[in-house]
Amino acid sequence: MNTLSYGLLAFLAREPGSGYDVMLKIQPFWQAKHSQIYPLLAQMEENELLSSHWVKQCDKPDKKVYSITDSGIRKLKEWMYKPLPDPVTRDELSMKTFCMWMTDRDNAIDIVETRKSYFIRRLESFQSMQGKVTEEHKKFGTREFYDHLLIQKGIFNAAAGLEWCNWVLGILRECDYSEPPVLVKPSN
Amino acid sequence: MNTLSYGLLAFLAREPGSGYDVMLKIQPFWQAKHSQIYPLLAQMEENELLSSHWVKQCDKPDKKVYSITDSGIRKLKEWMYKPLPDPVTRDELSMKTFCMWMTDRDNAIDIVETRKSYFIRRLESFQSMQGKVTEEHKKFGTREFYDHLLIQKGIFNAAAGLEWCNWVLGILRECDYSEPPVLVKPSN
DNA sequence: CAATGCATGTAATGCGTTACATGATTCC
DNA sequence: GGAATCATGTAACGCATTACATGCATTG
Repeated sequence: MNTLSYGLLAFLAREPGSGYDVMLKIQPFWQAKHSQIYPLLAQMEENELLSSHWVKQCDKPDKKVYSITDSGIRKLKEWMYKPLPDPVTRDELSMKTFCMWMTDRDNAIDIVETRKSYFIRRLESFQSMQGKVTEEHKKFGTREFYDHLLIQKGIFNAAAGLEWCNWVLGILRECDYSEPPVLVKPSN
Repeated sequence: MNTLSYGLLAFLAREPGSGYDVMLKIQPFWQAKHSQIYPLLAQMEENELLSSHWVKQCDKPDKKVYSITDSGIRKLKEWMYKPLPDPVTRDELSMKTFCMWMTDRDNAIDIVETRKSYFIRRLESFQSMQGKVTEEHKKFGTREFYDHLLIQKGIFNAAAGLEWCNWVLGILRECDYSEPPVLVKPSN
């Protein structure tokens, strides 16, 4: 049981769904492809944390709907008491920012603009999720309240990223950016 | 050549250093263990992007110092024009936030406090790095200016994370948090 | 004298992505 | 007729973590 497995359990603890369903729900918060998700669900079914049955659909392919079992719920609750690992972020932009002194201004701006539009897309998507949370659920007490917290987490992060992009773009555009500094190979 | 390889090259393009040196420098921005770094450096030396020589030290073990080659610099510059992938974040806290309805209040607070102290540590560490950047380098034009941008990136993110934690803790503490809601297994 | 930091490496395992594979339906 | 969406799976590969392995110097 890795974190992704618990994540999938967490979504299925709210309502039953197919592998495809949970994939779509989890992706804004944890990147995972279907090729990773399907085997994990099958494995959790074997361990009796999940049960499944096939549901026929008209005008769509049949789907295998998973539901959490009592044993799955117990497992999830136990997990909530296990130590929280630090988050892991891998962002090529950090590495490229560190290298910007060796490229031209237009390219530097291009790189940051690419990221900026990513954050705008993401912000919009989180805000539209937020729009679906009713006012009473933003108060407290229900399960949906925690959707609200999670979506806000996404919004806080995307907003901070966007701010940073705008701050950097401001600097890159206002300054006169001479040719990439003459390369002096570090002496050793 | 994966992103980590380019990242290591990027740090060695500033100044030569040992595997251990670059490991320490890169870690605040890209999590990687020495067991991953050493083989990559060796491989890049084979491909002549790096060269190395052993440096004797008194009262410390000898170290193998790598320097970037002209070919390495060319490779880095080319990389700067390749498309920027989206960042990847894997945060167990997201999954646990989504599950907070099934645990008790004290545990929920505990989880968020754990993360809060992580962000405080991180903020302090970035701010101390920031303190080492001189005022003239915060202006523009030099290589060190991009250190400043990168450190700010870390600060923006940690600050946003911290804000979210405080916001959540405020809610969890002010509300009367009844026993974890009676578990109703979703019907299917 | 035990723990921590400096320093370098390899091996095994686990996690994640890309590619392979199939097939129905809908929309342009 | 081609692309996109829904739907499920497996296989191969690459990336990352943990564990194994060694050894010296310093600090408490």
